[in-house]
Amino acid sequence: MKYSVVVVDDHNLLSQAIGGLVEGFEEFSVLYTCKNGQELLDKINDTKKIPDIVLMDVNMPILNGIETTQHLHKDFPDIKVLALSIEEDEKTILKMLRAGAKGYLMKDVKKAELEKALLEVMEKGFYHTNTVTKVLVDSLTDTENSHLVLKDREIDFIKYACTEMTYREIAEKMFLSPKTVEGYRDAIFEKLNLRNRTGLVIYAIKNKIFIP
Amino acid sequence: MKYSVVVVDDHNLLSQAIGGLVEGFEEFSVLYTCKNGQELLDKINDTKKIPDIVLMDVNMPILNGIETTQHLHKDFPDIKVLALSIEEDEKTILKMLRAGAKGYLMKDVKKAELEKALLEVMEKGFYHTNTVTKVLVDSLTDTENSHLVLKDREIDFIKYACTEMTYREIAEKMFLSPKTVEGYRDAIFEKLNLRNRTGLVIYAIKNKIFIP
DNA sequence: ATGAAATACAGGGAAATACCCTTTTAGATT
DNA sequence: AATCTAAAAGGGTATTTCCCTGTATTTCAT
Repeated sequence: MKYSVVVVDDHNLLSQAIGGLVEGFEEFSVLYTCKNGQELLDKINDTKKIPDIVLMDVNMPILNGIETTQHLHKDFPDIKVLALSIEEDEKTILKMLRAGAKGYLMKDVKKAELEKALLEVMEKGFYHTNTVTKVLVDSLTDTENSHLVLKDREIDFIKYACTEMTYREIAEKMFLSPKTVEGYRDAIFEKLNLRNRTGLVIYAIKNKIFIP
Repeated sequence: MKYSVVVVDDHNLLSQAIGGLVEGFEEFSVLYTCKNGQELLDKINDTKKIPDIVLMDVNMPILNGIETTQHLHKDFPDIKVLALSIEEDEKTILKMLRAGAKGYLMKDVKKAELEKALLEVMEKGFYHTNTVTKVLVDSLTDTENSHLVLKDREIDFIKYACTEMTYREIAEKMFLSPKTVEGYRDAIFEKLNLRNRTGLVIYAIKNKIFIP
């Protein structure tokens, strides 16, 4: 039995092209394609047709690749996500991986590499190009200039955010203005793809920044 | 060496009377007295005179006994709190115990029982009258009419509250109106003495209602 | 020294939250 | 049938949060 693939991309032309490539692979066949993340989640819930692997664009309208991957990772942990993007900046790559993607390819990927990536994700669980691996390594070492790594002061803030204090009160404790504190919050939300303080608290506890 | 006691009560007459009684006990002496919780916390921080045990009134202005006990329990876990109150309703008793009080006495307590309570709290870690014990047992069994125990539906809500969903979104998931969901929230805040959703998330995780 | 960052702070506005208090609905009790 | 009760829903408001944009000041590398 072939592995089933779903292609999610708002660019019709591209998703069809990719679908075509996938159909040509020995071990894969296209289950269906979607124009954005919401469509994918809906289709999974409606038709119960669950793919083995999703080729996911990152920049899409309505529900983008990062959020979609987060949802999938949570509700369908068995579905592998392989990101396929034009973006190759560090931020996006890390966000996508953090969301649970098993690999990250540039959109100008060659046919052979796409096949190899799909296969390795299914069989080894992940596939990473040198670019991505470098980003991963950098994110650990470049503690200073990496955009996605939390700074000391941000960690301080997060600990306060894990209490019942308002931002005004946190600002007093940190000897900063409330607006600055809100700036920290926004920066962290952006880095970690969070919607609100509740998400931050859960993140902090999961990652042992705050131990309740 | 005698155990040091602090009496916290806004009623001057009463706190002096209690202080007098304590001074008469073999194993205890009064370190100081305070008119409310805030005064106690300030005095501890300013003078660093840390009592072994606090005889705490529940109804006080500025900072009441429940909140004061919560603070103490968190920042000075070694200080024992023995609640001393006229209130004997189930709600108040449970809130006080939940906040970390080691015992709960009515204000018409006899001298001998006060001494016994102080001693047992210091040596066994707790002292509970039959009234309080009954409340505790009821809180486990009377799942229906107990005011301070979380109901199934409230537990459901809490799990949702530990996500990034807004109350509106939670309402959809629970097939309720947003207003009803807010009603659950308010009821829970009241029961658990919480200020906001952040506090609820922390509570839920501490008590394994939600496992991140 | 000079432009490029990171940092601290601010304003404004829409959305969400928290805190009131009242009413409706539906079930159970007597 | 009348009554009581709990759950559900609504109304109003102040505060807080979220998100955006913009501006000095400091720090730092070239």
